[in-house]
Amino acid sequence: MDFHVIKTKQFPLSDGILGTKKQSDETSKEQKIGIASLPEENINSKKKRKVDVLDCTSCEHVNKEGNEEPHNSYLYKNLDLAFPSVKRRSLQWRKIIRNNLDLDYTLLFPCDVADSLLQVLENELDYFTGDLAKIHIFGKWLDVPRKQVTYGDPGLTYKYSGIVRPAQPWPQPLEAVRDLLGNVTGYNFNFVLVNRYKDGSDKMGEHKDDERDLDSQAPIASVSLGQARDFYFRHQDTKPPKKLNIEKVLLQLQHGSLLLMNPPTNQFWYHALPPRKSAPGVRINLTFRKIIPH
DNA sequence: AACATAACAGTCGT
DNA sequence: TACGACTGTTATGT
Repeated sequence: MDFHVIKTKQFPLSDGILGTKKQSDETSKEQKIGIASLPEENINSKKKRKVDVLDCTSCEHVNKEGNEEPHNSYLYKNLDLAFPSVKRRSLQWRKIIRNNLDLDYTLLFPCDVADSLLQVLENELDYFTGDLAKIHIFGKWLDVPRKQVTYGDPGLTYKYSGIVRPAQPWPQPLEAVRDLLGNVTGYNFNFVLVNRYKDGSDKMGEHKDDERDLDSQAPIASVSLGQARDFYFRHQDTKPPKKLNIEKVLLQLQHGSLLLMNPPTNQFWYHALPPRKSAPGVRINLTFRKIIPH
């Protein structure tokens, strides 16, 4: 069996490009704020990687044991061993503060770990079909322009925009990510919404995660895997008829990144993942939430 | 009972 | 031309 897939570097791990864009008017000019390279702790250096990430040595070890385990079991073992090392890394956080917006962004996973996690999720996850793949909005039932599935603690549901998404039992790799996020953030998430964007034509429209059954004290933790995609926040009062001139906040969500949307961001700001025809790859996004049981 | 809308279609500008 | 930014839905649920 060929285990080399774990070493595949499909997606480069690079800095996020953050910036803001002026509200559309005659002076509209894009103003980009480059984010400096991550300092000293160069996560792309091979030396650091040996420390942080399980490499081929352990692959071969498992192989030579004559272990006939299926491919995915092998990947699971790597993630279990790799995650504690992620926890120990000193993460470089970027804080983004605006009027009632509060974000934290970091590159959580080394590239190899992010690649493995993406592969495991691609192999393991089944997405909703039928009614659960539709959304009710402006009086119409429409297919969501992406794939979705939700997991969480038994009995939990997530309601938004007139639909109900039931928690499926936690798959092992998402449990592992949930526990890692508990360590990194200090919050115990009990639910995750998975969105899969097959390419740059898949998208998500503007909305606020301001549902009543979300714990208003907890952030929403968004993990991005695969194709980097543009993402933006837009203040609610920039919409007609108010049209206040508050700048958008633009981000590029990188492979292996974690974005924390802290309160009260989702009370005041919409966010969206616009289509990007030039972004060909698959992206999987995990938004971990804390839902108040009812 | 105001109010918001995780979607699309249409317009306009580049 | 195609893409991206922006506007207006529309009938239902809260």
